[in-house]
Amino acid sequence: MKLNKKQLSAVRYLDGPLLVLAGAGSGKTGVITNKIAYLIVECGISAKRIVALTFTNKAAREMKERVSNQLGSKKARGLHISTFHTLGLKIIRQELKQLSYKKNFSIFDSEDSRSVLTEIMKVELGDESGKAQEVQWAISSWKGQLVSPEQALSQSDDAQAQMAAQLYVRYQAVLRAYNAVDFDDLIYLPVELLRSNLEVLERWQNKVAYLLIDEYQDTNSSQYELIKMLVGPRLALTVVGDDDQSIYAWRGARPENMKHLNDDFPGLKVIKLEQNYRSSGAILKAANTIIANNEHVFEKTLWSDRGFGESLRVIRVKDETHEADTVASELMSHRFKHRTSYNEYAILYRGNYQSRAFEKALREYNIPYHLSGGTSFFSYTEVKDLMAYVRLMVNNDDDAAFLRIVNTPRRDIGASTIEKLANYASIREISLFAACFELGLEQHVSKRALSSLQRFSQWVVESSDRALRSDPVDAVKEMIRSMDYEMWLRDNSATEKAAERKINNVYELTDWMQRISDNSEAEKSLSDLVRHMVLMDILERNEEDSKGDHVQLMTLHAAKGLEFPYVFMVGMEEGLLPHRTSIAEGSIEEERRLAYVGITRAQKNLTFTLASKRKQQGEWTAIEPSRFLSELPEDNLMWEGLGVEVNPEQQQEKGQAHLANLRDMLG
DNA sequence: TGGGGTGATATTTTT
DNA sequence: TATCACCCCA
Repeated sequence: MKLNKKQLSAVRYLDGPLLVLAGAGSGKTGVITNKIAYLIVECGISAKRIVALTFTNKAAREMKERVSNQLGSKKARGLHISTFHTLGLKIIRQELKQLSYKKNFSIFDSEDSRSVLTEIMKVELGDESGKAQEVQWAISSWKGQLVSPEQALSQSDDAQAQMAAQLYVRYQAVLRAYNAVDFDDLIYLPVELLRSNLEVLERWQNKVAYLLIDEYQDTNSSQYELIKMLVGPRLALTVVGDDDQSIYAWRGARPENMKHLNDDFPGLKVIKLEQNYRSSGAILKAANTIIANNEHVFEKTLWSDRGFGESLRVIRVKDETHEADTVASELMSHRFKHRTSYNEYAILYRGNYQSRAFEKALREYNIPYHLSGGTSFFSYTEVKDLMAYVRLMVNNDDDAAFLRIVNTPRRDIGASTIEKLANYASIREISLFAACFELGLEQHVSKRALSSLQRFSQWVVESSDRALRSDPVDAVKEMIRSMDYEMWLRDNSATEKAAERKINNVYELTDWMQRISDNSEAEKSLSDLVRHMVLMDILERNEEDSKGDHVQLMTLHAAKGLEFPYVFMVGMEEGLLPHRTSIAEGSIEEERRLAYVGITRAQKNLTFTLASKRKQQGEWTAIEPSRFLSELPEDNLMWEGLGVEVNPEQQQEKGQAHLANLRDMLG
């Protein structure tokens, strides 16, 4: 990759902390990868001491790939390119003693955390489990702001926050007892440790000779704190980001961290990358015009030496169904005229549910499509169950895993037995698993229940032992065999097809474990393997998707970082984009950034659609065009489709004419 | 009284 | 597609 002047100066700047303000499509990842190469080759910094952080596994994977293509995998060896969470995990693993966790600790994903919370709430408040999600969100945002349970308690003034804070205290104690951490702890615990222990802090600061951060605008407070701790007085830091693409404020991202950099690092150098290599002039003009309506800390204007290209189109349609039909037929005829392939098109929308109508229309037109952001592999019940089995094998104190699978498949251990066991365990302050072995238990449960429990726990012991003694993946396979899991899945699926799918997922999971185990020299124990998996997602999926010739359907959020020659941005309506809750909250700027992200995904041509009515709460409601459309340069927009009034007959004629047209073209 | 079945309803998502 | 609320039946 050939760098322009600005990019080159960003790569070579080493005199202090650097903020690279990288507009959409300005080659920001290239700057990071080139800088890593530069640090190793020209500055002689050991690869082992360079850390680059991203937010997603995919971004980390791509970055690794690009660096090793550039340098050769030999020179790139030892580089630490990972997500924030993976780095956090690494710190925790190495500092277990300071943190007083045992080395077989579990990582809970959001669903595990929620079920822990639901349990706690059942005990503490009776039955308000419906609110578990809200409390979970509150705890997560506390942790993201480095607020400890005790601080949360003292800060909360209203009753509801007070309640949430008390649940936070309980929750954290329970995690400890389970020897488990949640996702937020992966950042929170390292930061707390680095803050409080000077020796540890210095050790880690010495490990990091240079730190690079991608998508900096997405950092939350705890991540920013981690960055500051690691950088230390050396100030060897490059962050790359674009405040105009900050679309995750609702998740705790703090775009103002961009501003804080200025205060926290007085010598901060700012380099702007404003040349765009992606989009036509018309698209850039639209992007610049719309985002100029936001307040800015750092001003920037994208430009390009590509031609102006085609005007942007706005198509008004009747309703949801008509919108999907229009997009499908526009896409068909465009593809035919320009001899393009399907994967050059993307349909972007605000909410996942909007995809339904498009899926239906695309199927009717026989257009292959791929929907991203569907159910992840790890949310399938059979995968979750199996992961719980493996977790319990590794960490017998993981009560969340125990509860999930103790009676799946059926082992005649019913709810009342579990309750008695839980009571017994909580009085003795031991885990459910440990309680199964206590002699005193027989006074509390029936003889039959006791023998079921003992059979189960004995079986877990055997599985655990096997995992320690023999190959971990073999041990998992043996465990699956010994409980006849496949048979159970067959018997408990609605259809043959569903059973096949589930069994397939089980194989996919074990194959995947095998692959990870084969690929890494460091991670050998089952304990490491399972933690690794919780943080990762199945790689193959993404790769498969980009290979196939499919139209891409996704949310505007999911589209960040991607680009497509031809883009349809649908549902350009008040209430949808900007979303009505954002209008109510007054957070229009974030919605505008979302529109900006959408617009800047397009390379050659961009089409907006909007319906004049949409079904809302079962009622057909008239719809206003999105305010963002009126912010776009007027002479740059071509309005098509329905006028103000809807004449169904005329519409039908038009549709038929279009179909005839299409038939002509296809011969 | 509780659980399962049905129908309506929809911000955005990663780790 | 998933969740949630509501209703009905046991």
